[in-house]
This record gives sequence, C-alpha cells and structure tokens, in this order.
Amino acid sequence: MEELAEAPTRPHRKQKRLGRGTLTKELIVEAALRILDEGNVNALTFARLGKELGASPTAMYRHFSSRDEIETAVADELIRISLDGYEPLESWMDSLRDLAYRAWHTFSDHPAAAMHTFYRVTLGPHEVRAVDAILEAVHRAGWQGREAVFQYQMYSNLVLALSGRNAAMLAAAAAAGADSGNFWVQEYRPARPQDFPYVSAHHDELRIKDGFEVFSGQVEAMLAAMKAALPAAS
Amino acid sequence: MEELAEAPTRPHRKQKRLGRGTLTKELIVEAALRILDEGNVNALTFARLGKELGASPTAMYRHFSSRDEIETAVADELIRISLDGYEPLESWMDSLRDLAYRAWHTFSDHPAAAMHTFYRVTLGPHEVRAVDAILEAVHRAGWQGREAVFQYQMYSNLVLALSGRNAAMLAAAAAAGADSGNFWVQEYRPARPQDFPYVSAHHDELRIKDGFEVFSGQVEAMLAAMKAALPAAS
DNA sequence: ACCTGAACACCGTTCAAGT
DNA sequence: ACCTGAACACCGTTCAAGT
Repeated sequence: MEELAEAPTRPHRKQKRLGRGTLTKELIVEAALRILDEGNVNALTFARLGKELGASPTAMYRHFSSRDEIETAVADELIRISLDGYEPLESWMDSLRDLAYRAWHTFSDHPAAAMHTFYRVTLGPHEVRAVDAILEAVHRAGWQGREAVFQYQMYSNLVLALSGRNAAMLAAAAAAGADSGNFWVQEYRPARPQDFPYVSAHHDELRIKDGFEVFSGQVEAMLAAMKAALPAAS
Repeated sequence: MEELAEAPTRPHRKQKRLGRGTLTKELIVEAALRILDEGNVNALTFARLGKELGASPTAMYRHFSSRDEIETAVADELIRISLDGYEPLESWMDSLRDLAYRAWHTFSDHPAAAMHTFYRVTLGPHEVRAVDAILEAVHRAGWQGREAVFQYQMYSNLVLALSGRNAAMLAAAAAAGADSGNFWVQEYRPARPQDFPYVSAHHDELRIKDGFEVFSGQVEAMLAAMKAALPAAS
C-alpha cells in the first residue's frame, strides 16, 4: 500500500527541480517539527530541512528570513497542537487545569521543539487563541480589566515556564543519551557529607522522579491562590 | 591607574605561548560568563574563549570535554553567585523567598548564561549547597522525608523555571536588538477581532509588563499553598 | 586534564544566476 | 516571499606535534 497522504508533505527526491510555489510556510514548519522530533536538539539546520523537503537548503529563505523565524513559527504550531479540540469546561478551574495539562503534554511530546520555543511570544494566529481561552476562563472566575490580565499572566507564564523547563530537561537528557527519566535524579556524593546534613538525610528521596506529579502540585497551588483571591463580586 | 586586579584573570595577549597550567577550570568558567554577559546569546565559542584567555581555542579541551560541559560549569557558577552571603532568616518562608529572589536577580543579571543553563542539574559543589539550604527551610517548616523532598522539588523547580524563562526572554530580546523590556508586551491585531473578544477587550492591559511583579505573585501563591499544607505537628 | 596549529565536517546567510 | 549553487565567514571537535 502506498502512503498517498505522504505525497504532498514529502515531495519525491528524484525530481530535479521543485516547481514554483511547491514550498510553503506550512510545509516548512511541519518539516521542522518532524526533524526536531527525531530527538537531536541541534538537528534543525537548513541542510536538514532541504533534505526533508527535497529542496535546496537556501530555498527556505524565500519563506523565512532566518532560522529564528522558523522556530517562532514552530512555537505557534505547538500552540495549535496544544489547543486542538479544546472547549471550555463548566468550571473555570477545570478549564485552566485542562489548558495547563495540554501544554505540558504537548511540550513533553515535542521536547526539542519546546526547548527552543517555550520562551517566545509568537504573536501568531494560534497564540492569540490561547490568550483568549485563558482570559475567558479568568473572566468567568470573576476578574476584569487589569486584574484579569495579571491573573492571566501569572497562570500562563507559570504553565509555559514549568512545561518548558521539563521539555528542556527531556531534550538535554536525550542529547546526552541518558535514560530519559533519570534527569530528575539528584544523587549527591559531597566530599564532606556532614557539611550538607539535609542533602545527606534525604539521599534516597532525592532519587524520586515524577515530573508530572510535581507540575500538578504547582498548578494546584496557583489555582488555590487564584480561588482565594477571587474578587468579592463572585 | 593600572587595573592590577585584572592581570591574573586576563593574561597578556602578546605572550607567544601560555605556560603549562596557566589555564584552569575556574579561569575558563569566569571567561565564559564574561563572554555570555556581553549580550550575544551565541557568543560562547571556543575561538572567543581562546581570545578572552589569550590561549589557543583548542586548549579548553584539556579542561573540559565539550562546550556543553563548560556550560554546566557556568550553571554551577551562577548558583555560587546566587548563594553568596545567604544566611537562613528567622522564618522559613522568608528564607525561601530570599532564595527565590536571589535566583531571579542572578538570572536577570546574566540572562544569556541563565538561558543556556537553568534547566541543568549540575551535581556540582554549589548546587548541593542550594539544595541543602532549601531542604533546611523546608525542614524548619515541619516536613520530613519524602514529603520534604516533594516540597523542595515543587519550590525549587518553580523558581528555576520562572527565573529561567524570564532570562531566556531577556536574552532573546537582546539578540533581536529589541527594547529589553518590551518582550512582555502582547499586542495582538487579529484579522477578525470579534473572534477573540477577551483579547480585544484587554488590548491595553496586555501591554503591561512587570515581570518581577508576576514572579513575586507566583512565589507567594506557592508559599501560601505550602503554609496551608503544613503537617499537623507544626 | 599541557598548549598549539592544521585539518575535517559542518553551519547560517548572501547573492548572482537559472526556471 | 520562486528555486539553485557557489561562496564566505564561521563553528565544534580531533589529533599529531611542540614545549
């Protein structure tokens, strides 16, 4: 069986020259994400993009002015994936929790892409949807105006920072060839253990490693603080 | 007046060949941090290190096996700077807040270095001190064993992720030559504003940009959650 | 865990030339 | 916002040779 669906995204290599308009921003972004997902943090190069798309490496410059710009487009694509199928839930807290877990899992599924993009403001078409979705939940909770934006900033920045750092750790561990769960382990063997009594006393516990459990606790802490700070009207 | 203090860290360039043992891990790490602090996120190269230290670029390989290893050493150096002069305060909450603000300010002062290192577990000599300091405060609050480590993980991971993302945004803004405070501004001009009612209603508020105020709110949310979850004994 | 210089296989970006 | 190939100024890393 031929994979017919693959044809439009992966042009035949044997073709000598690509027709005009074969490449698009969308095709390049999808190829970039595919390349980053292979696991090598530094795999996204113009040469690799050219190979993936059966095009000359420099053809990308017709569509993006730099690698940085391609990465920012990947950032918006990750937001698109993360929001896919999202609908507000009955309670504003459930909505915010759902959005947080979506970001976490999207970043965990695409660690190298997330590592290079989680700190970017894309100002792209999907980012604006995410901002609107979070502000909607914050409004439903009872905040308005500047205070609503402040709550939005605290929440979304928290989620992106925590999910992004986790992705960076995953990507770095993969690059180091390490067991991809082991980066959470902090096993210290100081020369003078008596200088670090608390570290020594918790040597075994510091080997525990459930990133999502920690993330979940951090999200609940923020949601509880928001609930406690709800404006009186609600 | 000659800057005598500079001599040991910056060898004379005219010297043809460096004597054996001139280079040390410490000198290389200090040079690396100086280079990163110049503002260019990608400035840390072996060539640049060689120039900074008056040595051959490849001499670094006698002391570190890769650029990645140098960056991990820079990560530990940032922790050293951050802990400099730290003493536990009377209340465990004040201690944790102090440690959080130290990390934030250190990362803000060295954005490019922080961007490349905030997600690393260094297992180095200063990281173990930081872990011990946080565990000490968590113990004083009343936690022990596995639960103490979980509180430590929630808190330190929160602080590193938030301070690290801020540093990455600062570094990226500097690289883009942008006004270094403007990266916090999210000004959307969607084609169909009616599709994003909450974004449209908060157009002006989304220009507000005080990263530290947001960080402070996030830290207080976590401290409040910890206080609420204190074990009964305390 | 010594320092240097040559060498190798890359990499981002520019630009003149091809369709 | 067309696609290609040559060219330029880098970059990380290896390794034989120098002190």
